Amino acid sequence: MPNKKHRPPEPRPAALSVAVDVVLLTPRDGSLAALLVRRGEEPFAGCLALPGVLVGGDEPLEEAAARALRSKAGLSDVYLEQLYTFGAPGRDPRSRTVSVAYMALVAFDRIAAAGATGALAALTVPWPGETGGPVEAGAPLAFDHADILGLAVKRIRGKLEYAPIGYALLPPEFTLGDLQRLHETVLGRKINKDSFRRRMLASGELEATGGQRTGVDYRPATLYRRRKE
Amino acid sequence: MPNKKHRPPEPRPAALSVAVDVVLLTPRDGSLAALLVRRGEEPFAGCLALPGVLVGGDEPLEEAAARALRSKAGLSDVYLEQLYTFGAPGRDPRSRTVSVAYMALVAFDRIAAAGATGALAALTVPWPGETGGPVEAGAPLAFDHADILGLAVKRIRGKLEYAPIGYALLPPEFTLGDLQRLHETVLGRKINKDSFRRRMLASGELEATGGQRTGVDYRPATLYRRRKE
DNA sequence: GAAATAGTGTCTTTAAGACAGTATGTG
DNA sequence: CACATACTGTCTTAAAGACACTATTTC
Repeated sequence: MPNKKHRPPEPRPAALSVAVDVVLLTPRDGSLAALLVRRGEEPFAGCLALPGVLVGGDEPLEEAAARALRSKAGLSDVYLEQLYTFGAPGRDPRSRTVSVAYMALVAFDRIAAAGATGALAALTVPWPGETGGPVEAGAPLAFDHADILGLAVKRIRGKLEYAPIGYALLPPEFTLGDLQRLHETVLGRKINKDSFRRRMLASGELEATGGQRTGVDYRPATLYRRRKE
Repeated sequence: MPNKKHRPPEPRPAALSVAVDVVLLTPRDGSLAALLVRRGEEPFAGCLALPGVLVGGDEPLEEAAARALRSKAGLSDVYLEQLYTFGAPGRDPRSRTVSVAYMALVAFDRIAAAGATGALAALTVPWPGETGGPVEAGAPLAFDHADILGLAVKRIRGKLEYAPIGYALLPPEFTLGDLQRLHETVLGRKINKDSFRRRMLASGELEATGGQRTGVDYRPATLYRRRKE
C-alpha cells in the first residue's frame, strides 16, 4: 500500500474540446524558424500562437491539422507527423481542451509563396538551446505553445540522425555542401565535414547528376540528386 | 494549386470523448506480455482490450491513465509515458472518441500481486514481429488496440538502446546475465554477450555489490546494483 | 571429470573525427 | 597569384561482433 494519498472521487466522464496545433518548422537564414500566427481573440489576444483549430466531430486528427495549416497559413500538401498530446487541465483558461500537436518541416519558399493568403504574422524563432524545452520567440507565446515548440525542435533534431529528412527542403539538385548546411541549420550546430560526406555517400540515398554547381567564386561542387528507388 | 480535391465544408467544432488507454508491458517467460482486460459490454463484448477510461473533465491525462491502471488492474505508482494519440473517426463505433495511449513497463510480480483485486483477464501476448505493427494476441483485440500494442512494443524496444530502462524490473541486486536476459526478452532477440557486458560496465550505471549469486548449478556470477548517483 | 554459465583477452570490422594535402573555380 | 571551397587519403580512436580460452561452481 505505497500510496495513501487522498484519491478524488472517480471523475465523471465529460466531453472535452479537442484541438490540433501545428508546428511548422523551416530553415531560415541559418537557423530554424517556426510559423506563428497572431491571435485576435482572448485569451492571449495579440500574442503569437501556433496555428490550430478545433477538431470537427467527424474529422480525422491529421486532417484537422492540415486544415489548420490551410486556413491559417494557406499551405496545403504538407507532410505532417504527430508530435505529442498536451492536456493539462489549465492550459486553456476558457475550457478544458486537449491539444494534439503535429509538426512539419517545409522549405521557406513555400511559406513565403503562401504568405499572401494567410494571416501569418511572425516567422523567426531564435533558438537558444540544443536540447528542447520551452522556447523564447521574442514575444511570449499563447497557452503552452512554447513547450510544444521546444518539443518539436527536439524531435526534429533527433530524427535527422537516422531519417532521410531534408531532401524535400532542397532543390532537386544540390551539393553536399548544401545538404550539410541544411543539417547544421536544423541541428543548430556545426557537424564534421568528413564524416558527413562519408555518411551521406555511403547511405546510398544520393546519386551524382554529372553536373556541377555554377556561378560560384570557388571550386564548383558536384551536384547530386536523391536516388529514386 | 496542387490539390483540387473537393473540400468538405469547414467542420463545426464539437465536443468529443477523450479516453486514455494504457499498454502495460511486462517480461514474462522470456517474452513480452501485455496486460489486457476482458470487456463486458458492447461493443466488442467478450473481447480483450487495453485497460482504459474516459478522461474526467478536470483530470490530467496522465492521472487518468493511472486511474485506468488502478481501477482495472489494481496497480498504483507505475511510471507512465505517453505513446501516441489515436483519433480515427470510426475507431469507436458508439461515438467519436480520441484516445491518448500511455505505456509502462513493470515487473510481473507486481501485476501478479495486484491480480486478485482487478478484473484482469489475460496476460500473455505472443509477439511475432520485431518492427511493430498490429499484434496478434490470441484472441482478437477490441477497437484499434492491436495497433496501439504494436506501437508500444516498437517504442519500448527503441528506448532500450539508449535509456536505462529495466533496472526497475530486476531485484535490487542482479547479475549481468539477469540484465542481459531481460534485455533479450524486451527486444525479442538474442544480443551479443561480450558487447553487452562491455557496454553495461562502461555505462557507469552499475556497481558491484561484492556478493555473488548463490544456489546455482554453475559458476556464481558477480552481483551488481544500479549506481545511486 | 562433465556440464553449465561467468568472465578475460585479443583480433577484425566499422564509423567517426582529425588533419594534411590536392583540385579547381573566381578575383 | 591569392583565396575559398571541394574533394581525397591516411591515421587514430571507439565500439561492436567474433571467438578462443580460462574460471568456478554442482553433479
